[in-house]
Amino acid sequence: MITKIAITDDHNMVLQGIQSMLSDTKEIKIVGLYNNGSETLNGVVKDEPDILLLDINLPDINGIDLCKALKKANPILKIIALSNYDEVSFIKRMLNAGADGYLLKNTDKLELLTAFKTVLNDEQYLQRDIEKKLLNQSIGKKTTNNLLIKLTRREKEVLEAIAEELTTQEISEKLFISHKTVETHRMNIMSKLGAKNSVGIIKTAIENNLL
Amino acid sequence: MITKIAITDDHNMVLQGIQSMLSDTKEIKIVGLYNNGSETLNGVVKDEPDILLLDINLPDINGIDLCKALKKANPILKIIALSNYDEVSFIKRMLNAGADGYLLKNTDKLELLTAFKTVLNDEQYLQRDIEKKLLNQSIGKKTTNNLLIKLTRREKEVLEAIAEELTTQEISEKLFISHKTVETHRMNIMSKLGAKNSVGIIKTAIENNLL
DNA sequence: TTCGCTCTAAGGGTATTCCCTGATTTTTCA
DNA sequence: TGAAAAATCAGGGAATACCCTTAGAGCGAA
Repeated sequence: MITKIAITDDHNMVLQGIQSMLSDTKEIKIVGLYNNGSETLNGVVKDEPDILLLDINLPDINGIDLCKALKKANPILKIIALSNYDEVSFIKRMLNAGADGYLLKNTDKLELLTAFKTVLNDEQYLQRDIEKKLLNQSIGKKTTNNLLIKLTRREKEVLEAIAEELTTQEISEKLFISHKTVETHRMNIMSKLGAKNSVGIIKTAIENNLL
Repeated sequence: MITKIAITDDHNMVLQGIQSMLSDTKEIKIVGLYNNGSETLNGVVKDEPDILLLDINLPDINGIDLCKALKKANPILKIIALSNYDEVSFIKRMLNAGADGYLLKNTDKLELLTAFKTVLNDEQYLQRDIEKKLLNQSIGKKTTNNLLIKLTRREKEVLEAIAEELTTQEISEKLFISHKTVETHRMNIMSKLGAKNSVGIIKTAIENNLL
């Protein structure tokens, strides 16, 4: 049985690279190559791949939303996220969005084939290094409180307002609450993010994609 | 005459992709493939490529420093920077560091060959889109004060200290200057970056790769 | 219904930032 | 070598951020 693969990446080099890796494997057939989100959405309907290798960083839409949309339209399609980044927050969100696997672009042919087998078997495939990272993180080994940063709805609103360079006073007016409340939220955010001041909040927030 | 090419990229897919693109071109010979900075530094001595395709985002060293080091050790070597990013600040810094060309990873075979020819001819090669961007920017079309942000050496030091979440007092102790001086620098940085406060400084600094 | 979390708010104090102005010295570079 | 840019420092005041503690109301889950 032949497995039909499609690939989405805005970098031709990567498309070419994967094609080349898989060219001498008989059980694999590449049925679609897409450069962006909209091509992918249309393409998978036409080409009916079994597995989609999906680069997360696309020009027209972010990987998380695209992954959700694809899975909604076609739950049978297996999606393996492809990324340069091994940030835990990112990975978690992709998996939550329905991705069946997560690979970094330093993958080799063997791992690619293993990943295909695994997801076709309805299991989740994570690159070795990534699995380790997720484990370490959930055990809480690292002092770098990498993730698990859970801000409440209100805290997120305050965070965004801080990022807009608003003062406490301005934020309180924007959210119709007391400036004292805003301060409390800011303090709690600082504490959750391990920041010493608002600068630290913004740094950590950006690093962890909270904005 | 055969042109000897070496490639540095930590993503095997990209290595494979470029190899595959160039495999049927007789005038090109790939003499080295490196995964990181140190391999590159050693490799180019041994393999003596004419041109190095250098990915900017490497695990062990940043592209700018590596480019400088390579050019210093071997000024004849042509270096074409390879990147996912088309941010003007980045490009400028790579070119300042001695790069002879700048390509995004969405490049195709034709452009790759054109780039080779151009740099071998002692000219600078920039990808079409990038050239446009640089032009637009220098004309000052965009209101987004995209770049031209020129911080002085000292301002950069202060900026970095701010990013470390230090207070003015702490920064002054670190740099052995008066806290008043630090404040002056901070004010000047705010003004240059168009920020309302330190949060804005950090945001803009991160956006513009000043950190 | 109790427990836990969130959101709200306040008091009161200290530390720091932000802003303006003005000035001297040092460095850079044309 | 002279002008421009950069780095240094200062005073003083208003605004804001930071910090700690306490506490009531509302809501959803155990």
